[in-house]
Amino acid sequence: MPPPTNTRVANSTEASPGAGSGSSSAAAPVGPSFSPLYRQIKALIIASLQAGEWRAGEGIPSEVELAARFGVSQGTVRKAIDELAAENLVVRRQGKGTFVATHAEQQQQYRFLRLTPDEGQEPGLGRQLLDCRRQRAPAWIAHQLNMRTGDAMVEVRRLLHSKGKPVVLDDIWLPGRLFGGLTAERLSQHRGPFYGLFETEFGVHMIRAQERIRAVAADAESAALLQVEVGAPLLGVERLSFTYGDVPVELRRGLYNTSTHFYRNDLN
Amino acid sequence: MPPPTNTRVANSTEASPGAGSGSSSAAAPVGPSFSPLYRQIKALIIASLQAGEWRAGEGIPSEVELAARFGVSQGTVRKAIDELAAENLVVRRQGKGTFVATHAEQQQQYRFLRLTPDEGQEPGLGRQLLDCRRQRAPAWIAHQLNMRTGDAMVEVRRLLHSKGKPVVLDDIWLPGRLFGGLTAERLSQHRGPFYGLFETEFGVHMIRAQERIRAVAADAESAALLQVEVGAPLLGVERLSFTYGDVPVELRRGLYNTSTHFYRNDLN
DNA sequence: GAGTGGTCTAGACCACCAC
DNA sequence: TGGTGGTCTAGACCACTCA
Repeated sequence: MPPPTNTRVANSTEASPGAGSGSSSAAAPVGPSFSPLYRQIKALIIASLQAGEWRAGEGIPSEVELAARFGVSQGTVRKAIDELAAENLVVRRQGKGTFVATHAEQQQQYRFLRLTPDEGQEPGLGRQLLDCRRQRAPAWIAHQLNMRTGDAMVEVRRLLHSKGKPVVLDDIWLPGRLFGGLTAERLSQHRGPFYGLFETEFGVHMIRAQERIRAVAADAESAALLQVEVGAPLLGVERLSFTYGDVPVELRRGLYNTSTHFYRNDLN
Repeated sequence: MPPPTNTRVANSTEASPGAGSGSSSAAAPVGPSFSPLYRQIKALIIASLQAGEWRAGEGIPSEVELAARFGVSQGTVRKAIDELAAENLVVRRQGKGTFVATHAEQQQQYRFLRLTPDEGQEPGLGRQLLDCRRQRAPAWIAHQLNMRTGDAMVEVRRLLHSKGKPVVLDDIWLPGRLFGGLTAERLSQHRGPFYGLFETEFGVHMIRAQERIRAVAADAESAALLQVEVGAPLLGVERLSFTYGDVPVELRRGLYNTSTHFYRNDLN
């Protein structure tokens, strides 16, 4: 059976990777930057994700449907989606379909927060908004967020409490161009983690993040807010979060009081 | 085509999972603990790995060979190996074969060490062995290493230096039964990371680990060793490492001076 | 019962490597 | 040139979900 006549994916160097059945595609040497069909399909799906073709919580087309759309076999689409699922961009549910990963509805945890109490289960951290203002980005922030110094930026400061005691002091910086109507009221009214709000209100999905962790001594201000002594050791966590396409969209600086909690990490 | 007559994998509940081609396997309801064929294959391969059937650096049988041995299709073996590769138990190399993952020869980094210098590349950390002795395990260590209090245990203390300055102070505890001939001489003579020695000399592979991180203040002893002031903030990293079958085989307590380095973590 | 993802198979061809 | 992993296809059946 010859390959169907349709919109087939073209490789950057006009290569037609090892296709099975048909007698199509004779030679075509492989260029320097070759990527297999399923990766191209994956990139197309990501593009649709990014473009918001399918909204947050609910499903993307079925595998057969996507296979037909892209003119490939279901197996190829499957492998593409496998990778997307492995990267948490998408969630598969047998018998139901494949869904755009969301961190809005699920009241689980704070997406990237790796803090665990020494004893018992975390009953959910309380949030306390301290500040939210629009600023001009200083150089060191602008640089990390792919902005220019002086660009518009939203600055948020908040506390997280566990059993009434402050545990985390967060400073958050966001590009102004992406978070237009973000105000203190908007933030304080919202229930659930910020990342949920970012998805539903601003269409910004946090895909991955990288953190830099140090031990620091509490200064006067943070000591007061976290109710510890000046000079007490705190975990300083600097987090840079990315959306689709490895675009940085959030910078955080957190100070964690690790006297009753610890930062957990699994290494493979 | 009926399935080949051979040593076929049997599921725990006598279930014959969705096989394709043949007209074999009529009903067979699925039991409570069902696992697909490729996972059973994976388990068999892990068993061989654990048994040391194939030694560290070099290859395991080819996919076709394994498929024949287990009486399944190459695709099923492939999927099993895919997972093993994803878990870093095994490394695939196109055109060459699949190899048991090793952390001995590769003089890369320290397997699980997530420490990065603020500037430049790490030129390799210098090691300084401070102590190595056999002890009886106290309760809190025995508990984490699946031992009984008072069991034999090897205790190691060492420093890691960067550019001549101490950065990491590690205390390491190992079950005595697994590390029989481990002595200070053996450790100091060895080149490269401990985990390499553990593999080649004792056949112990570290597969994964979990860390608990806190900010702590330097006490007198660690301050002296790390050349910082008493009370200086340090990163306290407690690491429990596991071999095949989630068996804990090493406990570490590290103190990191994060004034010129940071702990990096990637979140997905 | 229809639809969706999950598993398994068989066979084709490609890219890489070593001899 | 032959072997190994890598990609792609086509088709079968299974398990799960929901109307």
